[in-house]
Amino acid sequence: MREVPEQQVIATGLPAALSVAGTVISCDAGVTVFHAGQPARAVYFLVSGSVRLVRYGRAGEEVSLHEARPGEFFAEASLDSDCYHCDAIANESSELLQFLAPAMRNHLASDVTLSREWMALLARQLRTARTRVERLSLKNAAERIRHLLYSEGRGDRCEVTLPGTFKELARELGLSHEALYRTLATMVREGIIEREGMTLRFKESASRI
Amino acid sequence: MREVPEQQVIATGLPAALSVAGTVISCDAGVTVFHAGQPARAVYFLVSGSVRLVRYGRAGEEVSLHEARPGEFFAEASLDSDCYHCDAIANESSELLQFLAPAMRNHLASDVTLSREWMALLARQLRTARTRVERLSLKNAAERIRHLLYSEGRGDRCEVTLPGTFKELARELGLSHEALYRTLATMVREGIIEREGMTLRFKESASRI
DNA sequence: CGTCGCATTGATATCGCTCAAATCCGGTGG
DNA sequence: CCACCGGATTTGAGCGATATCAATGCGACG
Repeated sequence: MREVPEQQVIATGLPAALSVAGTVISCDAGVTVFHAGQPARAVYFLVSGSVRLVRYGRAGEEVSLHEARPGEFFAEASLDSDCYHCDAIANESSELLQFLAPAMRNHLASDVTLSREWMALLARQLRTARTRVERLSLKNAAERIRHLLYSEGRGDRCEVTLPGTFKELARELGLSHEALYRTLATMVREGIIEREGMTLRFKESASRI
Repeated sequence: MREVPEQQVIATGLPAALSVAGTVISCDAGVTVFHAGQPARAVYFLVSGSVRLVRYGRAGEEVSLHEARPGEFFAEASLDSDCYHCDAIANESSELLQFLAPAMRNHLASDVTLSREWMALLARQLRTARTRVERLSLKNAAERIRHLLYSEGRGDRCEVTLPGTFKELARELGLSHEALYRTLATMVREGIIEREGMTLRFKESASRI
């Protein structure tokens, strides 16, 4: 994890007011950006790569809380929290912008546009998280996949192209990867969905919820 | 759902700046405050009673997204959204404060203190939702109950007193109520937890995570 | 007192997890 | 160019946990 303070980066999705306030950080796959329990010093913006936020179950297994994608902030909720509540680990070689919490709070207090954007961002993340709660509350695998397509899909056939692997999707859906593969295969066999590589869609125009 | 515009209410947990800006609404058990798909006209603050936010599965069954408790806002995420994304239904006779979205946006733009409180509130809700995601990602019922105690419990024995019924808790945990009762009974029998009416706690001082 | 919904426990079926093994694919080194 | 390696993908078999259906008790409420 090496810091490159003077570099100038235009990052898509970054509020204009923040374009010069961040510290660029590059980190390799597997590097931990921060640990749960550490004082929450900064908020991060993912420029490129991918970072996962995880906690650990009693058996030591990872539980995925969130997968940050380029153009997203993460650890935003830590702005008014004493310490981080999860680990942040780079899935691949990634570039981050780091915004120290005190500076960020100042910006938010003085810039109305930024604070509006920030509230919108938090609200969006909140909706996303609640959608995921809803999905995980469904009892069976096929329903979770349907729900994924309905809530994330584009167009009337609810097309989704996976950003990662099927194993990652399985974790996101709270399933073992075997269960996911099997359920997908069954749904394709039954003519419910189509699959082309990493793209999924309904076979028929979506019969609503 | 009857509106009582002139009433003056001191509501605990409500930011001071909003204490005079809301419309008091009283509604009986079962009344729908808003429907999914309706234009998002307002944000609500629950003064007393309880309101659940739900969507509906394919079989028409309710899927609980959130249970608002007194002192909480709900539909906060709808401030920058065109329409509501779920139904809000009163579980019991409840009192709400309604804040129309345009007025709310004005307040947020002009009052830095309020906007800071609002961001903190969104961040808190976000953390809560992510904790719930984490909980639902656990594979078995006992782990989910442990997780609930660890993340919501008070004191070194992680004591939790349920705000609602065990059936509601079961929905919150993504379990059937039968599975919840059985798992609780087993955990009590095995000396892992204690149960006194609606209060749960670990038998031993919490062995961390 | 009757009814309704929660609480509780039993029986059974099913779904998804676990272990296992084979294949595929991209990358790496010779 | 090819052999090899690791991780993703895919399918099989068996088991265990949870859902589902069912029945009963119990307390609140009209």
